Amino acid sequence: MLKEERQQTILNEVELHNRILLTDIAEALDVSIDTVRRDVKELDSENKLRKVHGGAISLGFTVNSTRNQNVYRLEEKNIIAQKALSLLKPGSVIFIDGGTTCSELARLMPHNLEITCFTHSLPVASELLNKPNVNVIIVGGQVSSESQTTIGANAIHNLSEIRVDFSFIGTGYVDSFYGLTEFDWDIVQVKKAVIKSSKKTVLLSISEKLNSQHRYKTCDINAINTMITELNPTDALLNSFRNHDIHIL
Amino acid sequence: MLKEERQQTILNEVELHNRILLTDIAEALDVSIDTVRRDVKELDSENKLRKVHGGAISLGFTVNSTRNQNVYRLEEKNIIAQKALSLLKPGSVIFIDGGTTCSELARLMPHNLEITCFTHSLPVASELLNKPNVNVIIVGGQVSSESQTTIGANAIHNLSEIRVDFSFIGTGYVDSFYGLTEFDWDIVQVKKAVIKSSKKTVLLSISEKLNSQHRYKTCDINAINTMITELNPTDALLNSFRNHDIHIL
DNA sequence: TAAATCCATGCAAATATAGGCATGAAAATC
DNA sequence: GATTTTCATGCCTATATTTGCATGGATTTA
Repeated sequence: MLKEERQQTILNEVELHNRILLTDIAEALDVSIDTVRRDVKELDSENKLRKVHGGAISLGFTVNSTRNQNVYRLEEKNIIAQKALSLLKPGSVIFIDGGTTCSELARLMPHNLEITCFTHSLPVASELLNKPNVNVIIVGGQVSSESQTTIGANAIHNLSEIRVDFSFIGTGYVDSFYGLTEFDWDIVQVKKAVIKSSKKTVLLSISEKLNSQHRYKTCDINAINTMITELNPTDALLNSFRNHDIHIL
Repeated sequence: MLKEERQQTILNEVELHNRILLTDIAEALDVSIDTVRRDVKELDSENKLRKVHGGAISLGFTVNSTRNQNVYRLEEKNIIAQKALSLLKPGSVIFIDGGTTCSELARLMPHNLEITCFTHSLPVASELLNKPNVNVIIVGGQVSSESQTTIGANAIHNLSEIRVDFSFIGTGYVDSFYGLTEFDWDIVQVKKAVIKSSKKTVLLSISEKLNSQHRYKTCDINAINTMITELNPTDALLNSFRNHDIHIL
């Protein structure tokens, strides 16, 4: 039996059954396991099937799992979250916004830090529930499926009744001239309420968002007390923010 | 059976049912629990599912939480949730309690049913966020890490300002004489508030909980309008509940 | 807090793999 | 046509992987 012929048979079997065992093929074609292994290895490198331990499976067989949970720019967001943590003291009362950067902050929150934390983000609340010493309070309201945060009149009203030491907020876009801007009107309203309820507002933003703007404005850049990016505070990218009265971390 | 094949099967099961038990998979695939555990662990590290104590859950349907989720008596809870769905009509305004049975109800909610749903449970809210036609409103308040629901004075006050057509509640214990009882005092207070805010109250409970009681009382059995278990309504176990004015489903 | 359940770890047996080497057949070269 | 080269193949061995089981520790549930 020719090599080509054999490999074609293997491919057919894989297509037919979605999977094969090397031992089965070896027996069926009356060749050694080693030969089949070499064939399959070759077919794998030609991307005609996928070799696995003990056999091979059809390429089309693997069903893609629902969602790729990869967080965009996780490294940068991790650095930002680390920096933000340095602002926290035991007993602080803080607010944490939605978004992946803020979720990262929640995820990295130390287990032994006793603080009270308001949030309107479900993912943030979930992360914080793992921290025994964090008192988590969710701001009630209508839940936006897109952002997984509560929004709307009720959420804004609830926010109006609190006052926290620090709020850690994210933003869609930030520019030293245009300030913080968003794509979504409802989100802007909530962020405004958050800033109004905070003694100090800390902006967490990856450098990628610097010098960009969009339709709806959350606040002027002056409304921010501290700005945290993954960059070194002396980085040239931050020059335009230095005129303002902002602490850059 | 190939390892890859097995893992693919596990993934398919998780996608299909959103939750699986390690023991079920082990039995179905005729391999040891250890093997399934190793597979699930591997799939978890590949971010294809999330491993939880005793089983695994789909990624898409959970908030970003490492907290374990209970998969105990899932079959029964599934049946109960199915029955509960039959009570819903388009336009209904309902409340869904915390607990795995209620989460199951949220998970099974049809995508095309337009309803407004209040909840104080984070997992329930997360499940409902996947349903484009469900308007989700979270009752704000302090979050109990144990139950993953909001509790306390603020939550109770927020509940006092709403009135829903149906509330679907779970309970720790239920007995035809002692009524609904709980282990936890705070939970009882919230459930009381929920019942007060509902035109009709529907109890979801697996039969295992029937004829059991605990320290704190939520309400008399008469306060319940409809009771749903996984049993056939004519089952003898339900006899003691028949004297009361309860619709047994 | 106690009982039940689940999990991580190490171990051993079975199986799979990679790479070296020998053999024989086909192909290329002289 | 004889010799050399190339290649496919099978066999062997050391190594790696997979899997079930036992154990002690961790977690969950009541």
